[in-house]
Amino acid sequence: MQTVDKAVELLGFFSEAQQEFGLSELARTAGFDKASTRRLLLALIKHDYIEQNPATKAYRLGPGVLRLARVREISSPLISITTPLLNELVEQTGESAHFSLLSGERISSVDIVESPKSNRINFVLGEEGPLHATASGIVCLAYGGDALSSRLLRRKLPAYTEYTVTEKTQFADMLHAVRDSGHYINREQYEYDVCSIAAPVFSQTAQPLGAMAVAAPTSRFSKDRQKLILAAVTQAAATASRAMGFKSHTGNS
Amino acid sequence: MQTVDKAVELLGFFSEAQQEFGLSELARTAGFDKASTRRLLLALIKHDYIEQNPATKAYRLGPGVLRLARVREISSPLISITTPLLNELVEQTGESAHFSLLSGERISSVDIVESPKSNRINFVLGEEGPLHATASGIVCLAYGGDALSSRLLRRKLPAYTEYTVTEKTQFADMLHAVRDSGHYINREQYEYDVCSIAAPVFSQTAQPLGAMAVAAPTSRFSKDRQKLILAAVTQAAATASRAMGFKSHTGNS
DNA sequence: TCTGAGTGGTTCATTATTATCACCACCGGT
DNA sequence: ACCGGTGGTGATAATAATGAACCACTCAGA
Repeated sequence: MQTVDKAVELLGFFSEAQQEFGLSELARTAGFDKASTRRLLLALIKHDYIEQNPATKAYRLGPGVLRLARVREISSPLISITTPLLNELVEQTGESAHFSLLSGERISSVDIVESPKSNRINFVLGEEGPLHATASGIVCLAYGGDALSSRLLRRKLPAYTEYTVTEKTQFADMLHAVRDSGHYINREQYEYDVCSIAAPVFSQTAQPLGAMAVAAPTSRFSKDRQKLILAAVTQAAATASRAMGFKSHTGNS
Repeated sequence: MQTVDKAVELLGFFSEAQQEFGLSELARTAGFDKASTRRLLLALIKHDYIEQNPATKAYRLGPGVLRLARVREISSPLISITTPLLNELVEQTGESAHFSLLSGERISSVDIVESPKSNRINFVLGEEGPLHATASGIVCLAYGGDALSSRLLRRKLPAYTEYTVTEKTQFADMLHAVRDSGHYINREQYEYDVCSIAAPVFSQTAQPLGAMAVAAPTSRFSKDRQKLILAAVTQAAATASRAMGFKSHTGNS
């Protein structure tokens, strides 16, 4: 079903940052032929998962996706659980908080609550990030099983800043440390002046669904504040996991 | 792209009423081969639009759909507009209100606010209904263009109650009346003891996106209450259309 | 314990599909 | 007029999907 693969892959390119694509533009970013891309889009349009702006001829996500999300959210609530937890995190820490979903070999933010401070970290909803350079990605990777991490480590890890960990044995040690501590502290490994602390959120099946994280500018990332943020984030993530139906086997009965 | 068609068609079967499908069950309802169905599902699973319950082996919508809906809702808000309007409708009328999306030749509810009364009409989120027997469907059909209505009228229209309009010329007259009045009043044409009033919601491109509707038991559907409900529904739908960026050409400049 | 009917899942030869390239019409600047 | 960029289209070569038959398993009933 490579054809289906390609079609749903197209959906993945749309994000808050880029909500519309021209035909050629989308074909280029996806690496598909223009004619094929159009046929794929037509199939998606037929079911309202994509719609075309009749003025600009650009393609964007269609209203059909709303129905799917509503049904999913009823069958297993996620956003309705994370949003209040994120609000609480922002209140406790004063920093922007977000929940990201592990999706294949990428991670994408689906729920964001921003800090009221004027100097804050801003996230882009729906934007995908690399697993190996974000705090959320690293905690997912640590609990995501050998298959996922070894698949990722097979390729050369790109460095985004001078602090990005790309060396494989160092990376493996890091994942061990995450599994021991249950969290990860990212200090400017993806973007300069952005530090964040993430903790994993597990599903009923004990697989990492995603991660909750709080991000702060380096100037507000003192030892004391790290301690505060860490405590808040790990507690919020644990609460979320519990709400998802995850039963911890290490916790007190 | 019949393959993509089939894959996304599978997504359409999931609703609040049926959130999970076994493999054989889904293949049967879709009319596909079991092997093909599984391959399609695997492609969707790869991108987290479907996930498999590891205990029961049943398939359900995956977390990936949440991301899509969030991005869509940012690029053009819909649910966040309809929900407060529906709340207002319930407050004004005391009856259940819902917003449904026109999707192909079916209509499906994506936003529901239920009446506080114990005897109320209950809707199933994400459930698809026929265009020709529901108030929401009929108003969409009236404004959906000749192509849509003639395609639908080509087939024999199934009757759900003795009041369902299935005769083609009568149906055409009905659509004309809707276009004149801007609404439709359904009296037990889909389900006995359920009456509803719907008004269309238009997009920027003046196409019917869907409809807002209020539904009541026949016992609470007096002439006076119809008048009250009608006024509230048409106003709410007009407000929604305006929020979608629709510019009415019949209204006051 | 045997049987049958139902699961979910897999395989591979047959078959129908899709990819690709070249093309068209159009638009906005040179 | 031209160029480089759109969006969109169609025929054929190359590729992918299909589905009957199959396996392993579970459950219910005799």
